[in-house]
Amino acid sequence: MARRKDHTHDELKQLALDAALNHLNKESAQSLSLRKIAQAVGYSPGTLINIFGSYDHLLLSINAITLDQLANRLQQTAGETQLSPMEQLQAFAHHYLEFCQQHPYQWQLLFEHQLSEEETIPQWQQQRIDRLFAVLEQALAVMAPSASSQTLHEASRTIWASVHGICTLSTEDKLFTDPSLDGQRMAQSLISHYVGSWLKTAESADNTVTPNH
Amino acid sequence: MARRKDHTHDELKQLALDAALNHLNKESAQSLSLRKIAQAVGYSPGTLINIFGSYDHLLLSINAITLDQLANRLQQTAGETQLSPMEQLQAFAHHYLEFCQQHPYQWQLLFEHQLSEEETIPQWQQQRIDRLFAVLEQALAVMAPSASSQTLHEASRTIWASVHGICTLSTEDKLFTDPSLDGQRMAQSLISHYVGSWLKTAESADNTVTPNH
DNA sequence: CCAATATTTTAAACAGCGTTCAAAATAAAA
DNA sequence: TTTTATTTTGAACGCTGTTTAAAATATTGG
Repeated sequence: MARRKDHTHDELKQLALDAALNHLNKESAQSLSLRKIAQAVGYSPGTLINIFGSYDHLLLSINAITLDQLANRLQQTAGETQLSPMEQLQAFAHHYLEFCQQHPYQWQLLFEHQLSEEETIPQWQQQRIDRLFAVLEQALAVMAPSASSQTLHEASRTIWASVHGICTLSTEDKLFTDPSLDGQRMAQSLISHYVGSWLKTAESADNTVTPNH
Repeated sequence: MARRKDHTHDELKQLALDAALNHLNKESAQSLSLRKIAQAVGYSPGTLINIFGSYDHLLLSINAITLDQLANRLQQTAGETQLSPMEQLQAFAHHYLEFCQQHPYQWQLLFEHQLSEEETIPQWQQQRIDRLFAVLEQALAVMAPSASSQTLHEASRTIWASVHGICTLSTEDKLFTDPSLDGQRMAQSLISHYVGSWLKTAESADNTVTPNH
């Protein structure tokens, strides 16, 4: 048996990813399986493995799409020139949180998925991640022109890790069963306070020494 | 076959949890399985299911232990009265990050594990979580005596979610492949800046309106 | 145009998973 | 001692990702 003319490999790849994303719009990644995707697109599991290499690589392709969707959202707000750098940071956090609330299962997969057996992260994936942080660092750089690149690097990661944590806990309903807590408000509070205070030290030669209270 | 006198149910429960924790000291939760635990303790998988109810409940018991270990660490630093409230918060973050770095797989399980089929979180687990946040809120309350409980509630969650995010990304090696980034430094920076700035507004009647930059 | 070759697809098998269940073995009760 | 109750487990079930050999179609060579 072979060479059903139905679809090219690229078409089939897209079909499989669409089917998987469609599933993740409704249910968690734990209930997703290679066999379900295969049945959804009308091909055998083995065919999908031939194309993607493994189920893990299929999930990795989904994460690539997710990263692109995130990057598109953020780069879109980066283009809104009427926003101040601080408003840009707030907008970044807002859209990031919005995305993870709109696509919780897809977003969770991006961080739950552990690539097996010390397989290192693909460079194309790392490029997408770097692209995300670049827009952040640029907004910070505008606010603190004299800050060192190392300082900007660290601050952008700290901010993003914090926003990410708010997304994590508000999405997973872990720790937060309290409905009165608003992730968006928390993120706004976090950024305005942290960045506001950070700015006062960032323009110095070295901001790694934080005020002692 | 029945009633091997070898161990009581409680003993066997402890044996299984010890075996699981032992595994998590070396490998991730994904490579852990009910059958492996069963083989490690010399009983059948069915016996463990009889005792714990399901594999999911076994994992939940592990998470309970983890929460207790975390609470013990934090409550230990809460007792060090020579520390200022700010130093206490820093110490909390420090020990939390230290724990997640020392026991990454055990810590990851605590948040990766999704309890199945809308099964709600056990109340004894929620109590442990509340206990964790209580010490945080108290430190904040000392710093901002006139802050409302709602304000303290929100701030403690915001701080913790942020520290948690730093732990997540630094543990998973996701987003951060850069070894120059120090999670501890990031956490200290986050807390000193955020709390420092938050204090200036917390004593007002309402701190939800954040400074606009 | 047909035969030989290469390529692609898949059914079947494999090893693993959590879970169920009836049978077996022991403890407790009559 | 016989009966009853309890506890343990091997075997089976349905699921998972993956491998592989055979089958079916393209492509190529003569």
